[in-house]
Amino acid sequence: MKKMMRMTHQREIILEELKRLKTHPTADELYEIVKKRLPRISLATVYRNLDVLAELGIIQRIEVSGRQKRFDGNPEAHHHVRCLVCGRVADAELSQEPQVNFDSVKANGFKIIGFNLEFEGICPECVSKGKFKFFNNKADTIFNET
Amino acid sequence: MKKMMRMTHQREIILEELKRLKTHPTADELYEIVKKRLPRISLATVYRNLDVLAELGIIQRIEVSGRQKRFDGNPEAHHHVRCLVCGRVADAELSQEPQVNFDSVKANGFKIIGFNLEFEGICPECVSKGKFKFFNNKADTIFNET
DNA sequence: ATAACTGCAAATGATTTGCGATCGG
DNA sequence: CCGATCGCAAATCATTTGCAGTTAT
Repeated sequence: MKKMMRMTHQREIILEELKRLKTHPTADELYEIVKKRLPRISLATVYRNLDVLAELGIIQRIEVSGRQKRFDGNPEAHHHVRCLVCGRVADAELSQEPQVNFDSVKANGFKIIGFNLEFEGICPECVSKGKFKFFNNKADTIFNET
Repeated sequence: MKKMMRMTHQREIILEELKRLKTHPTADELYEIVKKRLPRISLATVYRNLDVLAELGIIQRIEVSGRQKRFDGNPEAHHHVRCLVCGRVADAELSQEPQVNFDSVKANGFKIIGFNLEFEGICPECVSKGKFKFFNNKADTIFNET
């Protein structure tokens, strides 16, 4: 009893716009973009479609920290950088993949299946705005001197 | 004009309980624990205290994916494993740190400050329950055959 | 024909905030 | 004393869901 996916007009446009973007938008960012072509579309439809497309592996839900989920039109596994100031996410390419031997990881009895390498940085826009002073060692938080 | 932190009774207990735990609770999990000692404490107080303690680097807000934020009483940088089934987080120790040369990372103009290595797996409790069948390659999603 | 899908509105879940009362330094 | 912090309730933000009408196959 496998249910089948229909290629609705909404789904087609959502997929097309997500794939066009080099950035990795949140659901509501994509909603704003898609709304230009389909003014009557609802945000719930965007959420639902991102879900089914990610479930089928046509796109991917990016596993980064941050309150909002982000989506990537490229289903291939690859790494990302997240801007600590604005949350924007971009692709990060490593010249060589880090070798991690799962068997050597002591993980309190967890069965390890994979890992996720997420870079943290400042995006070009936020660097130029210079709206930050310094970071605590590992933080997602910006302190403004006052 | 730096404002100073007061060591209130609530803050003291929250910190004490978080540090006692080897696990990395969400704010509301910690709230339930703390409530046993301070029955009148409010969840908002737990959130506010976790914020100031993390801001000061006394504890850390764990940067893993997942809807709820988790906290670690150990402020030292280290890696974590996240259970793909229940979301539980534990420490992960690597016999040797992966070497990542930031300069070799092509990241669309982002200034790279650090990285975050998060392992994905199944915790002992969920393994023994066996409530899952298989995973898609990189997913946070569990498919149940029906 | 009919199950998958849609838009809308209301529901949920996590976290944050305004406020008047309280307390620590 | 007085500003940081508290408890409480309401507000906000992201995401999900119920439902009745619509559409792709």
